[in-house]
Amino acid sequence: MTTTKPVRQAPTKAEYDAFLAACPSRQLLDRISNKWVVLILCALGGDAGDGAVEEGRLDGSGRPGEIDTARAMRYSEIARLLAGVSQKMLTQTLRALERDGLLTRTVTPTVPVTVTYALTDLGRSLHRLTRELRHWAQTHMDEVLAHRRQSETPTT
Amino acid sequence: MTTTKPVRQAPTKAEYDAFLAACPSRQLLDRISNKWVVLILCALGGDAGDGAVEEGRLDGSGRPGEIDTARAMRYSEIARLLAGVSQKMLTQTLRALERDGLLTRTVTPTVPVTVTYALTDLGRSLHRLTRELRHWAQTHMDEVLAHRRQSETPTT
DNA sequence: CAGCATCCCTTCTGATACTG
DNA sequence: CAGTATCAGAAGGGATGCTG
Repeated sequence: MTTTKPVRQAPTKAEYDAFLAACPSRQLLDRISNKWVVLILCALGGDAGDGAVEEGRLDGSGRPGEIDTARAMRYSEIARLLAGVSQKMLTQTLRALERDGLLTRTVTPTVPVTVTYALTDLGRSLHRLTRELRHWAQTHMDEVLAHRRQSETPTT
Repeated sequence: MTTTKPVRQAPTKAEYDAFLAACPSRQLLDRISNKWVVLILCALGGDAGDGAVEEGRLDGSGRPGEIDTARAMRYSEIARLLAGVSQKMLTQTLRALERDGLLTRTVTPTVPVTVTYALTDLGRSLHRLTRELRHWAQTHMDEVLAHRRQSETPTT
């Protein structure tokens, strides 16, 4: 396996600041702050299956290899898992993520061509966050719904 | 018909699944997966200042009270910090977050009216993720840029 | 199967002008 | 100061038809 160790030598300074409009990290934040990006990362990260995110896995310091069920998925698999995604958006988002180095696209010249997508190390590092993001949404859904309900009642 | 219904009486109830198009958590994920939402949460969470997110704070288990510099901010403060945001988007996003119970809006009837925004507990819980999201974007910016560059070169 | 191309509608987003 | 209201362009997103 490719054991790519992040070669950080000077993590001290803040080269990028997403608060600044012109900063490239602002654009990157815009790209990863996307419904489909989050779900695709979750899919390739192995958060699929029953759909729910296990509580125990979220502490991050579990058994490595178990939490990272990062498997390659075919295009149609992803499309099936991400209910409601259009072919256009899926392809578009996958290509963007490929360009940014978050996932790899592998074409196997079988009879009907087979295309698989898999997370890179970079993608896996982001997947830890997207998984939690999805988990947060599912966990706090009730609280949000309750607050919305009581907000829409301005009756004195 | 609707046959696949995961009604398994699991101990940890998986009521919501963002992979499903009709699930409310999908909409919630869509809302929080937003550039401005992330930045507003970061702003109110106290990630401002020099702009950089400290490395040491990210483990999450630091000294509480220090990492949560969640302070109330005025409208103009937020607008100034989030460079490039239009007042329309800012107001719109703030109201949405208020409805969802992620932040509070306080109007003080001073001479020129003063409006302050502050995170709720719910908002703070999400802020932990948005902070890491922003941090990820700023930290991995170089890797992404490098990969983009080599992607746009077919390298025969 | 895994796309790409096209049409078309909706939403987002920024800019401008105007109040309490 | 902290909005609201409106306009117009840009981007998001879906539906359909067509390839290798």
